[in-house]
Amino acid sequence: MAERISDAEHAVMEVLWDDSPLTAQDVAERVDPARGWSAATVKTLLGRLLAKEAVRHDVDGRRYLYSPAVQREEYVEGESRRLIDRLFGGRLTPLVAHLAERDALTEQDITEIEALLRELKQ
Amino acid sequence: MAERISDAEHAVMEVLWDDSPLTAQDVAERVDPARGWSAATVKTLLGRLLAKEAVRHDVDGRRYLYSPAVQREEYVEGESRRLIDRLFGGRLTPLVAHLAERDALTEQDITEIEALLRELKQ
DNA sequence: CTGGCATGATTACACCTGTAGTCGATAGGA
DNA sequence: TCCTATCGACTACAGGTGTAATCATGCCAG
Repeated sequence: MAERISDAEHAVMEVLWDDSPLTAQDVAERVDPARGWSAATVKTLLGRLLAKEAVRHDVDGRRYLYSPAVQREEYVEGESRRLIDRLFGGRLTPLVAHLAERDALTEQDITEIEALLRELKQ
Repeated sequence: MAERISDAEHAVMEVLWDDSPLTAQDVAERVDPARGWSAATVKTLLGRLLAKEAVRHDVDGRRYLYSPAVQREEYVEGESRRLIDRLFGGRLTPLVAHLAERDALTEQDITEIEALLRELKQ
């Protein structure tokens, strides 16, 4: 469980998180075209994700219908935690401070986050 | 320039960001003991970081004194951006929301971030 | 002066990753 | 019934990564 999902594999997961179950061909058609992948590449990635138990497949005749076996939430949580632990000593505040300094926060971002935090305090 | 710094290499960079210049041996002694690395491993990583031009070395007799060639700020910026782009469509708010939902924010975090945002608005 | 030790360079090697081609089976059309 | 298009499985292969041993060289102690 929970073997690390690589970057290329992640692109496949995004397709399945968006809609599933899908055949390998469906996935190949929907995956980010910027990748420029052949259908064979997508099949390989699906195979690896199966081996990692990050997706499952239901048999439909002689093909598979793939679905995510890990939730996006779960993946996002892991990746976020990893980054924040590695770079910010596990604290979110320095990340926000960092982005703020780099002008990476718009006025709207700030307002949204403030509203969010206000809700949290109740 | 700016070839990707791997995870193991990052552990070495942290040592140099904390204090530099250092000899290879110094680095080996200070690197996170949890890694359990032999001195040889640290030397390999320093060599690779040199090749990537992420560190530079000044010659000191027959040894090197290593220093970072990329700033921590720069690295942190790149990694943060990468994550936020990949997982949150480039926006910070969903990240904060996400962590909030997962109870990953303490009362103190919230207070600190609020104070930070208040300052930003001025 | 000489031998051993420290140091960077070179080499090693298995596993992961990105990218894709080939193979064997099979379902569906002619 | 038989051929072919399709599908997953298997194979391929170069480059990156984690982890480390070995090699060559030059400095210092004896």
